[in-house]
Order: sequence, then C-alpha cells, then structure tokens
Amino acid sequence: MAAAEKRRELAMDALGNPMRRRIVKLLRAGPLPVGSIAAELPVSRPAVSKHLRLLERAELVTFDKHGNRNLFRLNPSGFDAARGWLEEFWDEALARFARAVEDELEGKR
Amino acid sequence: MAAAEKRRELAMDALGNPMRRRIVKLLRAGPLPVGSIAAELPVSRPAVSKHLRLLERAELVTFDKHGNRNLFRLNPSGFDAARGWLEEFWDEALARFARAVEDELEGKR
DNA sequence: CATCTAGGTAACCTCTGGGTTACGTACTCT
DNA sequence: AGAGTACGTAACCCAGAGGTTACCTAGATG
Repeated sequence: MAAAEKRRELAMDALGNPMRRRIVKLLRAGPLPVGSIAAELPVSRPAVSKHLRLLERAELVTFDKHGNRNLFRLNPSGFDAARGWLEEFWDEALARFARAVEDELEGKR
Repeated sequence: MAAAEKRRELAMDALGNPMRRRIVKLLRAGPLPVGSIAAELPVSRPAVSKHLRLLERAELVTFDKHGNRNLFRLNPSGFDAARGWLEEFWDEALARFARAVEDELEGKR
C-alpha cells in the first residue's frame, strides 16, 4: 500500500535536517516541553515549534498538553518508518544484485 | 570518534531529499550512466550530476569512468552509515528509557 | 483579579538548495 | 579528421525552507 511508502518518505524528509535531528536526540533523554528544547539549541522557540509540528506530521514525535506546557516525546512509529525505508531499500538492492549474479551464471552456462 | 558521526550526518542529509532517494532507488537495479538516470527523472542532466556529486561525498554512491560514460553504482558504506545513525539513535533511546523505568522502580521501592 | 509563564501562529526576511541554460572537454565512431 | 555523444562545471534564477520578531491565548501563581 502506498500509505506506508508515504510515511517512510515523510520520516526520511523530516530526519534529513540537522536541527530536527538535534531535537529528536534531545528527546531521547525523555519528554521535554518546547521551551526546554529551544534552550538547548541555537535557535528561537518559534523555530523549534515549527520543527516540532513537522516532526509530529512525520510521526516522529507526539505531545500531550500537561497543564501549561506541551510535553513532546519520541514516537516509535516514525522511526520504524525510517528504518523501514532503509531496510526495504537495501533488501531490494541485495535481491536484485543476487538475481543479476544468477543471470550472469545463466548466461555463461 | 567524531569522524563516524560526521559520515552519518552526511548520509542522513543526503538521503533527506526525494530526488536523491529516487536516484539511489534507480541504482538498485545496477550501475547506470548519468544520462540514463536523468532520462528516468523529471529534471535535467546537470541537476542529476549535482545530486550525484553530493551522494558521492556522502559515500552513498561511487563511479568509475567507463570509456565515455561515468557509471554510478551504490556504495554500501554510506547506507551502513545511515543505518548506523538510526540504530545508535534508537539503542540509546531505549537504553535511557530502560534506565528511567529502573529509576522509577527504585524510587517506589 | 493581576501578573507571569508557556507556547502557538502570523507576518516577514534572507539565503541557499535545487533547478536551468550555456559552454568546454574528452571520448567514440565512421 | 570530423561529427556525434556523455559528462562536468560555471553562471544564473527563484521558490521555499528555516529563521526572526511581534502578538495572542491559555494556564499557573501570588
């Protein structure tokens, strides 16, 4: 199904940005409110906010309102998607390579 | 060592672009000259050429001159790097999560 | 209630990444 | 040798990504 493919592309796109990678790295330690994330980074809070929305769409993070704050945490779903892209990609590459080798032998037989 | 980290960042950056992902997907089928790649894509040959240079720096592809043509093929090194990023990332996240759970139990004991 | 804190969003700016065309060069082929 | 092919690179263009400041609302707090 194409939906899975879409999610993988989204995840890869989202992770293809250094600042967003820094954000998710920060979140490894546990859930964080937006402000704390921004405090660790050389960009303003609104910038972080934007990145977080994007990461959310890519299902790489989730958040829940905790009183005043929005607590963001990692969402395994998106990382599975990213890993899925790489693995499917590589499996396919190896399969075709194997087939090529076989065709090669076939030709020489 | 920081060099490995650098390579991973490079690979993730390079794969964070739809057109470059399409290029490497094409290369799964086997080595291809620049022109053939461009023929499959909705962009000009010079554009593809640029992407290929970037992919090469990220060690995602290699090429060798074959007479007139430049034959590009996938380079496992870069893909290992990308996978490395994801895996290290996730392992670390899980480890910290486990530790957090333990601390939690510790506190309740 | 008044104030302070946390954070989303809009409006805006800047710059660079991804694209193009034009051109030069090296190799191939007849 | 001369025409044709494959490619890299330079010069240029421009939309959009990533950043900022300003403002508003919703909870917390005294």
